[in-house]
Amino acid sequence: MTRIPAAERRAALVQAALRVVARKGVASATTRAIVAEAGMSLASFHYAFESRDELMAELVTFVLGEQDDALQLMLMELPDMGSSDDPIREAVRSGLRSYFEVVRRDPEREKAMFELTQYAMRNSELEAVARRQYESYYDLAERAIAQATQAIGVEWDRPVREVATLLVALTDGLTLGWLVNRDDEMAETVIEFAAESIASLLAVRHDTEVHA
Amino acid sequence: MTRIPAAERRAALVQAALRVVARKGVASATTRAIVAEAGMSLASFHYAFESRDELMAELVTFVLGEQDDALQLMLMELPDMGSSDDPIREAVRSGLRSYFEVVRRDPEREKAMFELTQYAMRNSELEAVARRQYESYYDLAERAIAQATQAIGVEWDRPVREVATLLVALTDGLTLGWLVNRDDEMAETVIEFAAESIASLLAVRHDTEVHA
DNA sequence: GTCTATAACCGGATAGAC
DNA sequence: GTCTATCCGGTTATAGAC
Repeated sequence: MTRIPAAERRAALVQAALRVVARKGVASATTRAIVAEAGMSLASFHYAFESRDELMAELVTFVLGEQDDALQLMLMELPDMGSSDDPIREAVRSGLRSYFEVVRRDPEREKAMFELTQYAMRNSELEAVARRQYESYYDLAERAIAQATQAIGVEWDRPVREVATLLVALTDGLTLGWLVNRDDEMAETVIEFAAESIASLLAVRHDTEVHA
Repeated sequence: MTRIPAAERRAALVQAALRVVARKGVASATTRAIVAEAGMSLASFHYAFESRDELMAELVTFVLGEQDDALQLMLMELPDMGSSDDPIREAVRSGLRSYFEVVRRDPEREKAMFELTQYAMRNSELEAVARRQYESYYDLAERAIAQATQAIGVEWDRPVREVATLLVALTDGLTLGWLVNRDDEMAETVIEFAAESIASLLAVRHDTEVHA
């Protein structure tokens, strides 16, 4: 119909693809389903993308960027922990609860993230994308932790990157378990446990010198 | 060719299916690929199974049983922790290391487990199978924990089932992360952290009364 | 550039000979 | 019971009209 710039068309297709993947899974996200969702013809797809795999690769890249944005928002909304007597534990708990709220609000989308990882792991050309996906998770976690630590004024026992990988492992376990069982109480237990365990990685030495 | 009892044929197909799924992923485990792996004709498949989904459901049941057997073996081989000064931590660490060795030895198979869960979660008729899969994980973890606790003679702070769900969440995170990154050191960090954190859930009261 | 039509292929499932 | 041959729907990708 109307003439649309290629980049715009690609973006529209990627977003349509994400909706389809979330709703029906990677296996059902056929080119036909995607163009139907985007309101385009099949030929437009192959005009914008070389192949389905090319779109899938771009899809993964896209969702990573989106997740990054979501984290920025979350970090800004975190309440002030200054008053608590175990501020890091509070901060981790609060951060995980915010994360979990996102999962609860859109479980299909979170399912899609796991599926995309596994799809990438089965495709040698996309394997690097899976790794990049996790690097991005670790970066995200690292930034969140660094910010919380800095705001509160404490130090870690070990490299922040290490704490970040632990946090990612915990959120993966939390998310996967909840997606299967949909048990909110169980999730809260995991969050509580994670907060406690991560907080215990703090070095003892606080540097809470209020003035000098 | 030769006449084979239906049950035997089903079993052969299930095992062939597992090999194909591990090697090429759920999406590539077509009926044709499976019968080729089993050395059968396509029609034999539909003689033994109503549909592909019926086989997938049985496949999940099968791998769960196998995992159960593997755990039994693992529990018997665990070294004696009596001498350590933090025996539960030692036990969790040792158990997780054994588990991780299994993952390392056959990563494709472990990938297959995750894929099967997600396949089941996308199919309303198989959704119960995914839930059953996780129930089986929790049961497995619960039994392992109960046995270790009993052997050592300590008590938990909270229901054993709850500790089990935490352990499963941690192993899921550990496994998924390693499958993507193949970073053994990172895995060891997670194991160490899990051992420490789980051990901290012990109630203080040991009942190490040697005689009475 | 965008469309319709179609090529070329692969999937699960079945018919019917033996 | 087990096979080969085939149906049929759905897939990616492309040709060619406009």
